[in-house]
Amino acid sequence: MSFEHLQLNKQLCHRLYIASNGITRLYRPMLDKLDLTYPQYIIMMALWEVESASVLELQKFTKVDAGCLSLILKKLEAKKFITLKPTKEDKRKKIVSLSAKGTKLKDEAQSIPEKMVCNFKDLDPKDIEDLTRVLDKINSQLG
Amino acid sequence: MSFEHLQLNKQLCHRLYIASNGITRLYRPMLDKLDLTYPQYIIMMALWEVESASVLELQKFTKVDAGCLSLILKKLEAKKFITLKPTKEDKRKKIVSLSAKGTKLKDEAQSIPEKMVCNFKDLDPKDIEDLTRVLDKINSQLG
DNA sequence: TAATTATAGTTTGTATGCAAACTAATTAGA
DNA sequence: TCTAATTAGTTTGCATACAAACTATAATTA
Repeated sequence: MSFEHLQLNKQLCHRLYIASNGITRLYRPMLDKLDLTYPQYIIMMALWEVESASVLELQKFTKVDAGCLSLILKKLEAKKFITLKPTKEDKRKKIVSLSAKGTKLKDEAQSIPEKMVCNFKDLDPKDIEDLTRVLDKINSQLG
Repeated sequence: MSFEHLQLNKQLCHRLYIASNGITRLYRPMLDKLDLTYPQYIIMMALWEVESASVLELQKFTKVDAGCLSLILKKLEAKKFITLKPTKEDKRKKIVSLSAKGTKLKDEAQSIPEKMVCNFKDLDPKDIEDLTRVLDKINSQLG
């Protein structure tokens, strides 16, 4: 039939949408203990890796939308996990840095990836590899 | 190093999150013409397939969150794409049905899947197959 | 150097996403 | 059959997601 492409079970995008939302939901109980949401966790992971960065650098690294990032940074700052300081060279630019509290949070977060893996025991290494490869292809198209 | 699992480039979930959001963003210009958002489009696709269903059936089929579905249905009803009727057997249950306008919208939507595919020309059939397989595995764990 | 353009971030408005509380109707159970 | 437990769906509150408009500063250029 001519409409078969509109069938929901043919929709890769729907599968992605369900998987992404579902996994974010799985993170919630673990992240609640750290007082982080999943997008906030992404930003913190980025900072745990680079220590400090401008808002724009952070946006490019995490690929989180700029407007959204603004609000997330404001909340992370309110929770004292990060600091935001304008630079002297360029007053438009702001440097996001980890606070001591934010740095410490990394210890508590360390066990999260391992716990997440436990939720997907039936994924074998090839699955992970395939998924990573194809998602990287897709995301490079989206960039 | 002991924190390597927290590196962003190791995070499958982050890749999923970026891909899902990015693809939803790609849909927007096409769906704008139909006066639909992506989640609304999911519901419409489900209805184009089954014609009518209860809210609960729709929720199970699309896996869209129940509370969210309520609001989406309200909006689709306001746009006259669907109707909502309580059943007589069980007054709690409501039947969601396509209106004539909603049925007609399917014609305009027909070209969307094809257009979306054009955005990912470097994905070969094996990529699609792999991605589908692994996402189905993941989603069956999340169910 | 005054006017233009570009850049870094923020704000705003609409639409989810989701947990939790809630309403109304149905079914189970003592 | 009266009450307790379920079930179908809605509402609420908070946190994104995202386009678009906006602010402030810097870089270009006529």
